[in-house]
Amino acid sequence: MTQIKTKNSERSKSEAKAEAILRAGMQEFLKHGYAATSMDKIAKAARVSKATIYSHFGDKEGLFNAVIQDLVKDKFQTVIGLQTPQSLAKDPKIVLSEIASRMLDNTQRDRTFQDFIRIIIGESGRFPEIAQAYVRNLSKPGIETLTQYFKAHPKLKLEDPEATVRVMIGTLVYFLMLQEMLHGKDILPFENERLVNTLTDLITQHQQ
Amino acid sequence: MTQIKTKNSERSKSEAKAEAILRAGMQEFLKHGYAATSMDKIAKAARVSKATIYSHFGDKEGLFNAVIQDLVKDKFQTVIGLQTPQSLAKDPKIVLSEIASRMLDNTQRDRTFQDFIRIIIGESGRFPEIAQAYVRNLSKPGIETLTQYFKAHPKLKLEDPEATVRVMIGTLVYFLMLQEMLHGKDILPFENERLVNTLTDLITQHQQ
DNA sequence: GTCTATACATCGATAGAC
DNA sequence: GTCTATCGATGTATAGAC
Repeated sequence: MTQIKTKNSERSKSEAKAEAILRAGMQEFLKHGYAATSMDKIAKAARVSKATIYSHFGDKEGLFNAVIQDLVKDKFQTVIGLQTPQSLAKDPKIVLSEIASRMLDNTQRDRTFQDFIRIIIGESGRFPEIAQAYVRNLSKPGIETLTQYFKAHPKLKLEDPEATVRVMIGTLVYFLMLQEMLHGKDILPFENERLVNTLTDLITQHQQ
Repeated sequence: MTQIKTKNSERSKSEAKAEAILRAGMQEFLKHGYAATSMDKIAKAARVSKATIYSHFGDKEGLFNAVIQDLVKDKFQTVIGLQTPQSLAKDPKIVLSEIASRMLDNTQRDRTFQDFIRIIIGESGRFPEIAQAYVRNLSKPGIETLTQYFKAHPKLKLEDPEATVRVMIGTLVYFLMLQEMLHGKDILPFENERLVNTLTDLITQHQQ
């Protein structure tokens, strides 16, 4: 009984350390990338010793994988949460505009998410399994959800719904990448609304 | 006279070393990223001593900047070269299909270019000036050239040519990123032709 | 200008005490 | 389970000979 208590107590403390390590690792990896992040800095930020990190996550790659998988899970909840069952009665022009504008605004405000995308792409050569986890858990559900909406909507009359979804998402992602992540907005300024209007016009012009 | 000769001769040898360093640095940085690349490996690959690298490029960041600027210049020539003055008589549906298909095919074959994009994005947080050089010398001319074509073409009747260009390029870049660089083609297979057809249909459906 | 040799810091990872 | 202390390798950068 006391032994169990002790064990549970110790496990709790151990899990608390593991969580602190994950949080610290997230912070450091997102800011500096994989190679430029040291285990010493993570240990310091998490207020644990390096040996504790190694006992929990094996090695640096193990921790990195755990951190990224954690982030992917977290963002997956966001994507799933955004599956607001869109009313099929509403004008799709308005629905699409709202979805696009919200995606643009949210990403522009969320620097952490930009860092996350940066590291997924930047490390996709050396960590292909991480890139694929991203595709499987974020890109795929996102594309499939929007495709379902496109298919279900009678007014849109799209010949190839999934291809159209790829046009829409691609337009938005590229815009965010160029303007925000690559700091292009000072060189090639462009208003969200102009892009959103043109995009929704192109997709909905066949209507009725 | 002999002194000048000697000087020229030495300068030539020096420039040859500098070029070898640039080539080796390009190879290593593209393959392993900035932080994971060591000056020792570059020196070995270039068959020079580390001291020679430092005397030419100052420090690691200096070499990295030189390497990337070199690549940007090189790709700039490619972008400029692709400005085939498209015949305005040709059916824009065909012209756009050709441009899109060629961009997809060329990038899918060119792994070095994919590595280049990966490093531009991956290091855009720590090297914003490199990202901006990319935008200024590659993205901007690309968008402007295609926008000129869209504006000049009477049949297209586009309300916002530049926004439409961003839709087109965004669609293609995102597709390449998801399928090739993030290794998504095994998870979400999709044919080039389907994307190109949908994209050109969307852009040209207002025709005449 | 280019080399060899080396200074000095920091890296990932582990041994051993508790 | 967690710590301190440390190992060996490797990193950037430079001094000094030629």
